[in-house]
Amino acid sequence: MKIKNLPENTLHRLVIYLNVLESMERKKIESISSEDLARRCGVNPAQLRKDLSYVGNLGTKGVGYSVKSLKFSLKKFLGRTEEWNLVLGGLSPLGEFLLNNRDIQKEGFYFMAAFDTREENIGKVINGVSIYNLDQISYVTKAIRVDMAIITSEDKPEEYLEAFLSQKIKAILNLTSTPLFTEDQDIKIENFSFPMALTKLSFFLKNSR
Amino acid sequence: MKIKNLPENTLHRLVIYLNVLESMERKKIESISSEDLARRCGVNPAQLRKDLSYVGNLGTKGVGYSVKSLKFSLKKFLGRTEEWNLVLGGLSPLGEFLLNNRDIQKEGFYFMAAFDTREENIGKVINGVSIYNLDQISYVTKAIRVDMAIITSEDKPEEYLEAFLSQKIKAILNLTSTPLFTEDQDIKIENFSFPMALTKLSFFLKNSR
DNA sequence: AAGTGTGAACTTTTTCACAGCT
DNA sequence: AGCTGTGAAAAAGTTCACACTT
Repeated sequence: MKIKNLPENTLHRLVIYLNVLESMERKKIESISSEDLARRCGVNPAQLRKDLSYVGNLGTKGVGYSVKSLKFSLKKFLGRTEEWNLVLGGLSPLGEFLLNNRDIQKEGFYFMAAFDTREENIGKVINGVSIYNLDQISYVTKAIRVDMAIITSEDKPEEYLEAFLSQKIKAILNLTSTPLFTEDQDIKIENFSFPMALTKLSFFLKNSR
Repeated sequence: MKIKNLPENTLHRLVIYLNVLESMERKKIESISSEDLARRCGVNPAQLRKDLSYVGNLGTKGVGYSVKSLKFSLKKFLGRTEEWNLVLGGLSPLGEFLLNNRDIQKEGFYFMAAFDTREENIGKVINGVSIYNLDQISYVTKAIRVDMAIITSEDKPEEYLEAFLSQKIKAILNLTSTPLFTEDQDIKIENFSFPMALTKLSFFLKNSR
């Protein structure tokens, strides 16, 4: 049980464990051993136990883990018992899809506002979320707490990033095809795009024939 | 210059380098040093050079790298000079979004068919792609080459996975909230979901206050 | 008897530092 | 003179193996 900084790969795996446990709970599985859960998560059982030891002493020796309570411990540890306020950067097709998507809200992530730079989009309301001009961002951040931003504008992703960082938003999910980085260790940027994910698969296929 | 198995993190970074180079090319930057590119990619310059050494001798000592030719070498190495045939598993909102999305095709990934299990969806055509019943998959794989599958059905993701594996599809992008795994080393599964990505951010925020 | 939690051993990855090419 | 490519050193991450608890 440590409070030190978690390796990035451990964080990644903890998120996987949480989601696999949620799927097991839906299947009414009540308890599980590290061996069994590890197999379902594609990892070594010792690795799973070591990862969980960052979170706490969660199991019972000689018995295993309760699915429900392990899931709750992970959820708490990962900050997922709280609710988080999001803003969207860029009313792209993907951005519009996300605003209309219920799954993200269901998990406790709420879009509070969206930003765009094209005059014709400003003032629109999509699924209850208003679209503002990016220059007006400070008015929005004055009025509401913003925890995270999702950038989906393929056009000028850096411009959105700058605007969000200027408002002291510290967590960014960048879904454009241009990966974004910052030196600042106080800020976390996650980069993902569909073509990037598919590229890992194309490399795999190319090398397995 | 090795042909050995590439570490997963190196693959991840190579994909980032490729995308950052493409963005630099759009900005008309013609050449770059490892130090400069590394900073734009959030890595150590030695790491960047070591990563690139898996691909080949790509730079010029005392000078640096040509953006255009480094980009091309990476593209080739990652299998992105080829075209790849996709199928979709599950006509979910995200699935429908992907079928309608031009960006994925533009990168050389082509949807050839989509599958669903709900009778009312079978026979529909979305953006030129026909929806088939999942039980009929073998007819489709007999007629066309399928390289990769994208699973977006939150309902029974495992069912789609099984069907795709039974058809010897070796590369899967799973976009549902249930991570999927297989023992089989011949098969590569990439797992991603928006809530999982946001969870990494929520952990970061929870621990930075 | 069974399965967790964890130091210790091992493996892999990252960073350093410099020889060598342009 | 400057920057790459890479062995060697350092750091980090993974797996083993077993003491310990139920």
